[in-house]
Amino acid sequence: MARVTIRDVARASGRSIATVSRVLNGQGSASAQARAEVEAAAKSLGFRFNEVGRTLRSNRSRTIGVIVPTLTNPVFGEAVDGIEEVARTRNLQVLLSCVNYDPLREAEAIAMLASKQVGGLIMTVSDADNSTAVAEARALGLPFILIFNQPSVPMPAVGVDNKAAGALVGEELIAHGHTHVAFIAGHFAASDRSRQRFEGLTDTFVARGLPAPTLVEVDYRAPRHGGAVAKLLRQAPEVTALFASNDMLALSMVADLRALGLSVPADMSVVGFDGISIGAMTDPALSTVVASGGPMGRTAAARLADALEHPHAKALKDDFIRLPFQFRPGGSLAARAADKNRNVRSYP
Amino acid sequence: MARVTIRDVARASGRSIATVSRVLNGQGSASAQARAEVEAAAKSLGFRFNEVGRTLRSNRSRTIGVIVPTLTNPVFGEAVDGIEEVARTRNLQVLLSCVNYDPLREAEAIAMLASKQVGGLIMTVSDADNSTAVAEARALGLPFILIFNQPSVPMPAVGVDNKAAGALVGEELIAHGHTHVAFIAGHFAASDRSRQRFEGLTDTFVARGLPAPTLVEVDYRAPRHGGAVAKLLRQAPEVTALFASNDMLALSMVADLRALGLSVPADMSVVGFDGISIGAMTDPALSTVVASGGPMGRTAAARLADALEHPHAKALKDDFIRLPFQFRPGGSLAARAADKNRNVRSYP
DNA sequence: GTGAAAGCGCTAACAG
DNA sequence: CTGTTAGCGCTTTCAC
Repeated sequence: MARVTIRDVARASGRSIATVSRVLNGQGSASAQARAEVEAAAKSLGFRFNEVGRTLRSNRSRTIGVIVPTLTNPVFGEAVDGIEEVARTRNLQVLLSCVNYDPLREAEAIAMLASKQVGGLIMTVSDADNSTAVAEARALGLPFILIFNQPSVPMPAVGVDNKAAGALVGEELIAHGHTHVAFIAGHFAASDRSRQRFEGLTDTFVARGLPAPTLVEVDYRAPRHGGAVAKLLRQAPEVTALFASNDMLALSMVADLRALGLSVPADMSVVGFDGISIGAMTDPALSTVVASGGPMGRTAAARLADALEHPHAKALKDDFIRLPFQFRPGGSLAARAADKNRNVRSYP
Repeated sequence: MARVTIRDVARASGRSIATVSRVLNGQGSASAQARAEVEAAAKSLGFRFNEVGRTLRSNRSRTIGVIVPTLTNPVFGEAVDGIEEVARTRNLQVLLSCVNYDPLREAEAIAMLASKQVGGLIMTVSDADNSTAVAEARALGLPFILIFNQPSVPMPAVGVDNKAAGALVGEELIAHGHTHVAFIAGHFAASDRSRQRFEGLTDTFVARGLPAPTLVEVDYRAPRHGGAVAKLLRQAPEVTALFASNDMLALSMVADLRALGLSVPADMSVVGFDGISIGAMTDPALSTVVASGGPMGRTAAARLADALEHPHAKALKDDFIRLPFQFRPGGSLAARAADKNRNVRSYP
């Protein structure tokens, strides 16, 4: 119960603390015999390094901080799972903070994590270009890498080209005959990537001479958005398809539409973003852009781990690692019917 | 960039390190003037305690370890979100480990977390009654509290009465006319609670003189289980309802059935467990038992935080905190039709 | 009320 | 190859 320290191992093996440290760290030199004796003693005593002492002394901890908005949305769960996966193989631990899309809490989290001496940070912030959190990480000299975010100023980040992905959705929508669509999102202040997707979508529509998509901002923390949907149907009855800025939101749109008596895709098409696994299980299966959290998390973690191992040589590059994305067809996007607005118009 | 230490504050305020420590910790006595000067200096220098030094010295860290199987299943994401939420108000940080339902990794995780000097543990293990992880936590004298698990030996845990919940599902199934049902689960070795739910279900059926439910164990790590479903339909065509041990599995069952040309609930009813929010958005909405992760996480975290604050007085009680659960009706469970097996029998 | 001093467990020069 | 030494940043007696 009282933890065994390096000192105990030294005593038990009849060696000095320094020798034990060297042997157990595999650094510096030690005779084969010393090595054997120390290892035997350590094993028999069940010795494990106290990482706190180690960190304090060496000023490098085997811990990384991870900041995400929430784990309620599986896309972030997948990302953290991915981070964890490679962290484990790199002998790193994850100190987690969920900040609920709140920039204030992002900054607080950084301060907390820094005080615990994390070696680096993997985070998703609300708005990378104007992030206090990013500024703070920089000020503290803490290596960091963003996931999901796509900053316009160069900084370490891994994600997809959100604008291009939004544009791709635009193409798909248009290819299915939709000329009047709406983009559903949380507040842009809480999600830069959401805004980028909207820009891509809009560019495509405008380039084709089609009307710019309607923007509908909803409370991203609410589970359902029936009111917003009803309002949209009333104010823009010509809309035949919705592009939601993430799959969770898309799924809730489908449910909200159903609750209003509309069916997807017969009365309204819906496209999501992220490619969470559940989206492939629903009926209709969610048409979406696959830009999964797992790969982002794994890539970012590997990158950060590299940087931590070679503190000088391999600093994190200020560049955006562009992961591929792809459109995953599903049943929620269908061709617009000629009389598509029938139901919409009759909605009270 | 070079972090400011307590020593810097001492120098700047013309006081000793000891005084600074007392003032900033609000412990011991200090004159009003000393207090003011130290606080001013600390603020102007932007001082923050180095938690590592603090932990090493005082041997109590403001960090708790959290071990969950995965964050891919939103029920655990909700739990961790909940833990995070109260951890934040209690000034605690979360060191996370995802162990993918692997008891070996559970034990490894504990060792890792212990070496980082976490003050306590919140975890979900595969099998609480035979858990190396639990034994290890005990051996290390590390306060812990389980979530989701329902151990039969008294130990700190918070969850629902799984057997009673399983029995409730049995009642619902029977009330809907289902006499032949199957229970779908990952391997029981990976989930004690899953086994308990099955026991409750079975007890209810047997008590009513109905045939014991068929047990179908699937690979819980696979996203889909079409093969297992097809096999079940072939071997037990009389089955008219499935009870899946968690919502994710239930959702995949619905999708798998659909892929096989069967519809839910017309051809087969499906009931889940957990009450993840997505289950309420699908069509049909998932009939399930609401036993959410959020409340479990929050309750466990509050409990552990209390224990950490009063290390002696308020040790964690070896008891099971029973949270309420409830059946949430949805469209996936319907009355068994007279000719219910029609489609099933015609399945190739 | 306040400061000096002794470490917590460990690493990293530095001698030998 | 190996031991001694000096701390990392902080808390906590213990004197004054």
